[in-house]
Amino acid sequence: MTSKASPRAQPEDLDCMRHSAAHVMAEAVQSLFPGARFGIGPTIEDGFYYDFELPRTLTPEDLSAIDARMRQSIAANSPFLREEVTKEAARQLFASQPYKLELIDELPDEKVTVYRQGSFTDLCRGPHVASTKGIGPFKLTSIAGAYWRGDEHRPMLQRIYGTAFATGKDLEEYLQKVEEAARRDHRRVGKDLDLFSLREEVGPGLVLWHPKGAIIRRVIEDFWKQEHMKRGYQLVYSPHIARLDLWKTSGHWEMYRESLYSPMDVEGQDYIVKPMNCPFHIFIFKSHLRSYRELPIRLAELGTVYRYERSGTLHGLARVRGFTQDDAHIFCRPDQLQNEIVAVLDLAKFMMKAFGFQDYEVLLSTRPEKYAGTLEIWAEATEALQKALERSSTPYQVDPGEGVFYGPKVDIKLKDALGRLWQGPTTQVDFNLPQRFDVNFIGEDSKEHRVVMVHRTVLGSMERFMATLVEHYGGAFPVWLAPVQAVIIPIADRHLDYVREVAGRLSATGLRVEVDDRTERMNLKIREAQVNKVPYMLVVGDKEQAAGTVSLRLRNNQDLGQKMVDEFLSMANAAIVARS
RNA sequence: GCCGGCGUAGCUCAGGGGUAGAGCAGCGCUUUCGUAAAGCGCGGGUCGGGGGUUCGAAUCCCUUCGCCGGCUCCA
Repeated sequence: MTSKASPRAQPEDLDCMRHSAAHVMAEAVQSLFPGARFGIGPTIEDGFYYDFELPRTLTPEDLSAIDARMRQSIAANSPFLREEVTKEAARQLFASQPYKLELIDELPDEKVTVYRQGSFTDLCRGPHVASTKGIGPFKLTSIAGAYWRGDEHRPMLQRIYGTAFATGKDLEEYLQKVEEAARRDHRRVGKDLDLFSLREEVGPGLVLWHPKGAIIRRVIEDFWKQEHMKRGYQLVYSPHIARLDLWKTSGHWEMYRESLYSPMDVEGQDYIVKPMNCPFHIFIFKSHLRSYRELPIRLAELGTVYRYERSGTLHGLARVRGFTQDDAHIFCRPDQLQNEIVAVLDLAKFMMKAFGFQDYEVLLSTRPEKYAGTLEIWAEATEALQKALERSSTPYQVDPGEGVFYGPKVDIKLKDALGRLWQGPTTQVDFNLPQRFDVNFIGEDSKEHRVVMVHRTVLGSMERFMATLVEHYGGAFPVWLAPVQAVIIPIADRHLDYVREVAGRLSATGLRVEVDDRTERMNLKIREAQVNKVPYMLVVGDKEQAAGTVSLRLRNNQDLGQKMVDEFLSMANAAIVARS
């Protein structure tokens, strides 16, 4: 597997080295905190961590002490020694380490391996680097609480995160990538570009969309609606509150009560704010008898829902308590399911491409332990999803047991410009609601048949999708989405009349244009347009006014020189049509 | 929700038991300018809220709300 000729570190070598770094970190913690108890210390995508139970909580200063102690160990160049021992011997070795004892009990073989380096011994499968000098440049990055074995009912340990690389250059590159991600953070960009805000006075997880953010959202929504109409969806609207009984029928009151807001009393009846749109679409479907000839019926809505999310889970626009789903429900016959899924996948891919996402991962989640419906119906639907994925030649992975209780699903995760994954389109087959609400159609045999229902979103929610887009583009939206597409910058006040005339011509075609008519210097105006990531800057002075042109500057610093107004317009329109 | 950190002007942040500062933004005046920040001046904060300790609290303690990093959760 490992090629001897290759000078480059293999990924598995990196992993092994990071794992060794975790051990060295544990050794440092042990020497600084003699009473420490040890959890686990695995490698993760960008580094490693180790969980500890310590007599006191760690401070950032501890991190530098641990770091210093680690450097000593590495300089000492102690070998990593592997030893195979019986479980019984291991139990004695780790007699004062309850977490290790728990791990030992769960290991299948009678023999277990331990690794020693310096003064530290750990239960570990390995492998490790030969000696501590094999550990490359590292950095301890953060301290956090983490439940033992990820179980919130078990003790919370202190976790130290770190990362290590083969070379200092790799480490530096990684740290720069982290910085770049921070620069693109949608919470920061959203503030800088005046797109949205969240305020304590309003409430956590409740979003205020500012005019510029609202423009982007409107462009997305208009595009979304057009595309859905083209593809045979019908747009509907539904109320924001409904009788509690509705949610008892749907099962949400029972299954997801934790996520629902408390009922309010309206003339003696309990109502709740909606956590989902599906029951409403079901009633639209059920508003009259449906013939098999009418199916499939596809009802779509940008539906705003409210769900209680635990306070620690909220995150900018990516995790909120009130959000607008780009929701749709497809009611179809079982024999139509596969085609419908193919169409949904096609729409999802179309949307992803439109918004500049080239790469994505597709996951098929199958039947979990607790499920509604019968085994046969699950098998049938899972097969329909599978066949649809194959027919649309979509490479996918199976995520066994990760389906929702009411049906299997296909999730698409988007890869953004920095290679990070975001939850994207999702398609779920539902066996539960058609039964609970008795959703039927009249078949060719003039008998009632149960409908097959598909829930799907292609963007997720407007809020989360906005967060994804902001970080993907780093705020430099393509022209069709940019809240301000062009800023016209007069060099002196005497150019204002001409500038306004140009602005009028441009906005008449629908271009979003602003005139920067402040009594400021052109340099400042250019700088601000640049900072605001406006795609086109049109500088206008004596020359332009005389020639009836504008001087075009792009946000990538390119100066394209003078253009006739029409010439600029067709350029801008071409970019908009191409959604670039 | 849990562990830890942090809340000082619109924003970014300094200060820290004796009564609050900077830069940017804002406002006013001057400047009318050729591709990333003109100059001068002015205004602005119950130091997140509540309670306590103290002669005195932005500063120390408690509590509460919010944010951040994780964990857990995410129909």
